[in-house]
Amino acid sequence: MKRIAVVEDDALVREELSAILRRADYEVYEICEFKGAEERLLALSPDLVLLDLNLPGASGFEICRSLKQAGSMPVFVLTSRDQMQDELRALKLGADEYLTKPCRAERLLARLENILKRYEGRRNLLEGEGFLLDRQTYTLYIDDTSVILPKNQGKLLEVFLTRRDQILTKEELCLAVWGTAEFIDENALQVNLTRLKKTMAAVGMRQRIGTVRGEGYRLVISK
Amino acid sequence: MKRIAVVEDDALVREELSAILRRADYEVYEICEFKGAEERLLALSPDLVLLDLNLPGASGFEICRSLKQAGSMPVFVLTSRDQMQDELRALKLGADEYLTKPCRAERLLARLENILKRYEGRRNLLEGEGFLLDRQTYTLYIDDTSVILPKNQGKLLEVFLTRRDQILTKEELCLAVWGTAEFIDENALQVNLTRLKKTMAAVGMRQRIGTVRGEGYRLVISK
DNA sequence: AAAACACTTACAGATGATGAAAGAAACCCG
DNA sequence: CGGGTTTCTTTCATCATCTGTAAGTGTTTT
Repeated sequence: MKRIAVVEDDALVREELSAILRRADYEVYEICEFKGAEERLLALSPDLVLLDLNLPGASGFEICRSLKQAGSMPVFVLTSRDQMQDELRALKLGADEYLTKPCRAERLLARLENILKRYEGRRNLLEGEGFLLDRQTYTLYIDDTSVILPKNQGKLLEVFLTRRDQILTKEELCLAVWGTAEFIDENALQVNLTRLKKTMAAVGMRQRIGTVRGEGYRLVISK
Repeated sequence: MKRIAVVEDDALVREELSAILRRADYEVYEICEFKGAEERLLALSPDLVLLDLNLPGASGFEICRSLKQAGSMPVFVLTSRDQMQDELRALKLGADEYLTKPCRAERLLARLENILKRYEGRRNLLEGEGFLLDRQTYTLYIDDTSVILPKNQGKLLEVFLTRRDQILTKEELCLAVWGTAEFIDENALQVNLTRLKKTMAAVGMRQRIGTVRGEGYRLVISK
């Protein structure tokens, strides 16, 4: 059973939405205020977030933005504000759907199901700039082709993506690959880094692994 | 540059849509009549299909249905018929978006871009009931987990999916796996089938491979 | 019961990923 | 420039996994 989180501060509307969703056999979690919603949502990790933007403030957009930044959890925006600007803004932020109230239950449910369907199997995909990485199999998607990375290369790329823009020390990288920082074989790490670099270049990724002498490595945009 | 196919029989509307899309830096292909559109679209294999349903006939829906059945090419339905029923029907058939005309160019483009973004890396995914299969790497997605199938098992599952509901003879399966039907090693095929069955059961797929004695095999829904 | 067909299991060769080792290249600092 | 340190590359043996062979076990049909 799919789990949906409803973010809405108006109790009446919230109840109604929940009822509709429950009737359609979804497991519903209600989140009553925008404050701290991001953390709760990330912890809850529902299959979809139904986000109601009724206040003029930007906090709703902010939630949408940070959710889409963090991981790939579909966000369905529902609003009473019929403003083209708002719609464009939400969509640009990565919202998966934007509907204005009032809205018939059937339409809501149909669109919701559509999105859920489209997200099947996406849960473990890490998003990079111009590519996707499957956290479990280390399948790399780029420009309509896909390649399977060897486990070690996959783990390295994964850690680079989850700690973006940070400089990662050799210890941290060893930890990510072998699960322990003890008995660090710097050479083994070095070899695996080289291999990852080579495959990244081979598939035409826009990123490369930059060396920060004496400190570690980090992912940077190529040239 | 993303390639978009516009299916629309009214020359005026078609021109206008094309102009909007070209201005937004898409490569546009115009398809002027519904007859034979499926084949042309499959051959063209654009990044997205913009499908205009202006006639009351069902042919537009038919195109949508068969496109979604065949592979996963996003379909964006644009229509002047503001009927809830039509919308629900299109969405149920797998349409990725349904907008009613008139519609501002910004909205159209924003939603279009959203869908394209969401489809990145999806091009090679074959859709099964409850799972997805990557045609290139044979990564199998099911219930938020992913597994890499060995090449032979992947090829088998692929051919079962592309020729759904058909009974496949051993010759055809051999052809799919080894590229030749000569020197068919029935036993080798048998072993690979057994292995595929085992992995399918292990990952909990709802389908299984049914045997049709004396004829071949086919994919069926489990019990 | 026998023959034909379908299935399973165990094993050995091939393929590809991995880390060890050794040496080359780049960098830093006087 | 030159020694020392750090980073990088290449080659090779080992290991795991995928694959087809072979032999034997089930199952259906006549």
